[in-house]
Amino acid sequence: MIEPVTIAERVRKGSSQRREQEKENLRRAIMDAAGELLLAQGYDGFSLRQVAERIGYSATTIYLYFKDKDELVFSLIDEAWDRFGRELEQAAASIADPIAQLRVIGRAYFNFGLNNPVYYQLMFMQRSDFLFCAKPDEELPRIASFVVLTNAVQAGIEAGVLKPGDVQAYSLTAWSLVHGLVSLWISMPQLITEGIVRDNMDTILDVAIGGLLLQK
Amino acid sequence: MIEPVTIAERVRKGSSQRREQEKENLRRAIMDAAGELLLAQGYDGFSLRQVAERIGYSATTIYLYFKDKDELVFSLIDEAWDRFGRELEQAAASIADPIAQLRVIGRAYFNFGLNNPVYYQLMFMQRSDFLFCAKPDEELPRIASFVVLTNAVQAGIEAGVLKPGDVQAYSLTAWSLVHGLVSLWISMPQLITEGIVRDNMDTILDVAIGGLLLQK
DNA sequence: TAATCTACTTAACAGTGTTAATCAAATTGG
DNA sequence: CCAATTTGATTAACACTGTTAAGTAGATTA
Repeated sequence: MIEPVTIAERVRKGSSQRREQEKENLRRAIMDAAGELLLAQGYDGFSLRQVAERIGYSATTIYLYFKDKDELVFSLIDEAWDRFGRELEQAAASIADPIAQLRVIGRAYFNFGLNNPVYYQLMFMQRSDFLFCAKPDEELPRIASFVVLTNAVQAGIEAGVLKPGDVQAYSLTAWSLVHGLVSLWISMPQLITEGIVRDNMDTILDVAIGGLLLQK
Repeated sequence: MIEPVTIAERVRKGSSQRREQEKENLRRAIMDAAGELLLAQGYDGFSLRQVAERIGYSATTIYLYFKDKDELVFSLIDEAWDRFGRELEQAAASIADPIAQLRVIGRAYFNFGLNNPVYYQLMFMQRSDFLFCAKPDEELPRIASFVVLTNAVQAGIEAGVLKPGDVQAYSLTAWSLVHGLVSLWISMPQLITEGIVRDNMDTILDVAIGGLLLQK
């Protein structure tokens, strides 16, 4: 690598880095403001003009940092997917027994939904089209988070504690069980209160795991 | 009741009825156009101006027949709830055995979702706030459709084929199971295809009913 | 110092839901 | 039969939205 030699070159490089950094900062500020607004107003009452006003810039400035509104929202959802994936992996790593693992994964899933209703709604109910947008870099696709689940089911079958069968189908069944309750709470919190969700969480997991358990 | 005697009175009454009828017709035409547009464009790409254009009226005319956009959409959802309720009742009435009844109700639920994805989405995922709007007349609340489910569960417990327990909790569990799969399909049809839903329908019902079944 | 480039702004377009003012035609009362 | 009024619809307008194009200070470069 060639080092800058003259002072002028060094200054130029420093200034370029500084500008790069400031650009990154503003991008971050836009996302933070957008995130706050999203949580406060919800996805519908969420406008670029409001985001801009919140950080003291004109609305069109956002277009210098994001292609359009979708790209901004998608960046936020992407971060939520990262958190989601980490929490699921963390839960799975906390215990070895397949059945216990399915339980903690399920609980982690419930907790993510309960703690991030707005993002859950975007990820799984409203903007799941985002799942199928290619990521800019060659990272794993978002949906890879579910490998945690299929792995646990697979391990359970191999250990002989789950009925042999289609791993994908079993995982889908388990997924739809937990998703059903979480999404019902998000859609109609007045009818399905958070308390009801918490009370029924374990029942759902019982039914899910019990339904898949090897019948003696 | 006093009959109109003079010709003038009779004409007046007839004309009044005619105008009433025409008003009803236009209201119906608005709803039909709105329904078609809803199915074609989805809830997001659905505007009053487009509805108006489709029936050859100015956009503001709609406000003479509906308080606002929500009331128009709600009227459509209301009709969907009617169809939903009828289909569930019809299914439940087709068979007496509680377990078999739970099965046919579940299947009817799946079929409604598969046949009416746009309305299902509005009813259970996007505009479920509508559930809690008072109906104009003193009819039963929309949610009454679920009595069909709780009745079947109740009957199952009384017949001794389901584990005794909280009827509401059991019904909720069953509901979230079927809702989970249907709503996943609606949110991400590319990942959860209709075929997958049809293939897993019975598995889900097995797990749901099996999980609630009296353990011997 | 002059030219260029960068970050940002204002102006504008096409669209939305919605309200107020208007207008013609039908209905009514004398 | 004519005047007053009500009815059903319209156009104009407001305040929003996402988005694009043109313009503008200020830093950077040659």
